[in-house]
Amino acid sequence: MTLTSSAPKRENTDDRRRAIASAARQLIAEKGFEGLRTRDIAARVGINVATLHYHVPTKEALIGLVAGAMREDFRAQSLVRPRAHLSPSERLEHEFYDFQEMFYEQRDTLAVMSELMERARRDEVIHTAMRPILLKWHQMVAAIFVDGVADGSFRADLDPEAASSMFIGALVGFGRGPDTSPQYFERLCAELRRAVRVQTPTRN
Amino acid sequence: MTLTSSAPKRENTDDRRRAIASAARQLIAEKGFEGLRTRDIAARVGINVATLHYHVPTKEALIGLVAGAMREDFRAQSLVRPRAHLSPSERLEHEFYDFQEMFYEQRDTLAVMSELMERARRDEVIHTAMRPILLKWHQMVAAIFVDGVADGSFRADLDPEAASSMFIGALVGFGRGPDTSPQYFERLCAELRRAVRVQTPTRN
DNA sequence: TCGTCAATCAATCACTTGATTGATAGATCG
DNA sequence: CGATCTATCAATCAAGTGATTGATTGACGA
Repeated sequence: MTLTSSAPKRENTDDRRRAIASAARQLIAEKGFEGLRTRDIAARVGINVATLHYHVPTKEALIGLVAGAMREDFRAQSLVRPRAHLSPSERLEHEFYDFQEMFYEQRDTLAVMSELMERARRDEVIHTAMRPILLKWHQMVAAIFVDGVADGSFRADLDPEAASSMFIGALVGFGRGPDTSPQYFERLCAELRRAVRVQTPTRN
Repeated sequence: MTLTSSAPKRENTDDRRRAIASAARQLIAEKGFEGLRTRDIAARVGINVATLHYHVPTKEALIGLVAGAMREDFRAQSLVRPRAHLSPSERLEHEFYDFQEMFYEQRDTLAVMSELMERARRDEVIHTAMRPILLKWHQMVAAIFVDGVADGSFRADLDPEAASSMFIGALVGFGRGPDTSPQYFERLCAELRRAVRVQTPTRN
C-alpha cells in the first residue's frame, strides 16, 4: 500500500523556511505588509502557527527572511546574465526586456519589491537588505551609459549616474502610472532611447 | 477667575474632521499605514476615541478622509499657480522647483502620498481619490511638452505623454534613490533638461 | 427654566494577532 | 529496545484594536 498519500509530512528546517518565505511573499503581494498575518502564512504552508514560530521565531525575522530571499533571487538572476560582451545599446535593450518580463510575468515580485521599498523607510533591517539591490541596478545601468558615451552610442553630455536614476525612475514609475499597457511601455522605452541617444540634428 | 485656561473645548464637526485628518496625516507620515491607530489619532487631536468615532464613523472613512483632504490640497495648490503665460522651459523649471520644495520642505506630504499610492493598489476608495491627482500632474507636464515641441524649445520627436511619464517617474524615483542630496537633484534636473531639449548637434 | 441636541468621555465589548506552552509522533543512534 | 532530538499541533495567553454603550456637559431656542 502506498504510504504516500496524506501522510503527515515532516520537513527539515531549510525546506520549511523556504516554503514559509515563499508563502509570505505571495501573501505580501496579495494583501501588502499591512495584511500579512502569521496565521495566514502557516495556513498556506499547511502547518500550525506554532510550527511556523518554531522555524522562524518572530515576525521580524520572517520579514527579514523574505527580504533576504528577495535579495538572493536578484543576485542569482544577475549572475545568470553575462552581458559584458554586448554593445551598450544592446545591453540597454536587455534592461527594457528584463523589466517588461518582470512586470508582466512576475508581477508578484515587483509588488513585493514595492512594498519592501516602502517599508524600508522605517525598517532598518529591510533597508539594509534592499539597498544593495537598488544600488546594483543603478550601477549596472550607469555602466551601460558610461560605455555608451565612450563609444559614441549615447550623447556626449550624458551624465551616466543621473541618467541611470532617470531611467530606473521612469521604469518603476511606469508601474504606477495611468497606462500600464505593453503599447504604452513601448512608447516609454522609445522615449528613453531618444533621451539618451545621439540626436540626428534637426537639419532644416 | 479665568475660565479660559484648559476649558474643555467643544468644536463643530467640520473643524474636528479637519483636525482629525491632519493628525492622521502626520501619523501616517511617521509610522505608515501599518502603524496607524485610531487611539493615536484621537490622542494627538486631544479627544477621546469615542469622540473620534462620533465624527468619523469607521477607520475606512478616516482613510478616505485623509485621501480626500490630500486631493483637495493638491487641487487648491494647482489653482494658485497660473502659468499658462510662461514659456514651456520656464514652466518645466517650475515643475522642478515645486517638486524640490515639496521634497525638502513638505516631506510629510510626499511620504503620505507614497503610502497612499501604495495602498491604492488594493483599496478602491484610495485609488479613486489618488488617480485624479496623478492624472492631473501627467496632463500638466504633457501639456508643457506639447507646447515646447510646438514652439521648438524641445525635440521635435518628443512624445509628450511618454516624456511626461519619464519626467514624473524620474522625480518620484529620486526620492527612493540612493542619493537624495540637493546636489544630486540638480544633476537629475540637468539630465532631464538635456533629455528633452533640442540638441546642439555634436559638431566635430 | 426646561427640553433638545451636538459633542464629549470612561468603560467596555468582541475580536484579532503574535507568541508561548505542554504534549505527542517520528526519526536516529547506541 | 530505550534515550534523545526534531518537527509538529491543540490550546491558550497577553496585548492590543476598532468600535459601541450609556452617561455627562454645555449651548441654544421656546
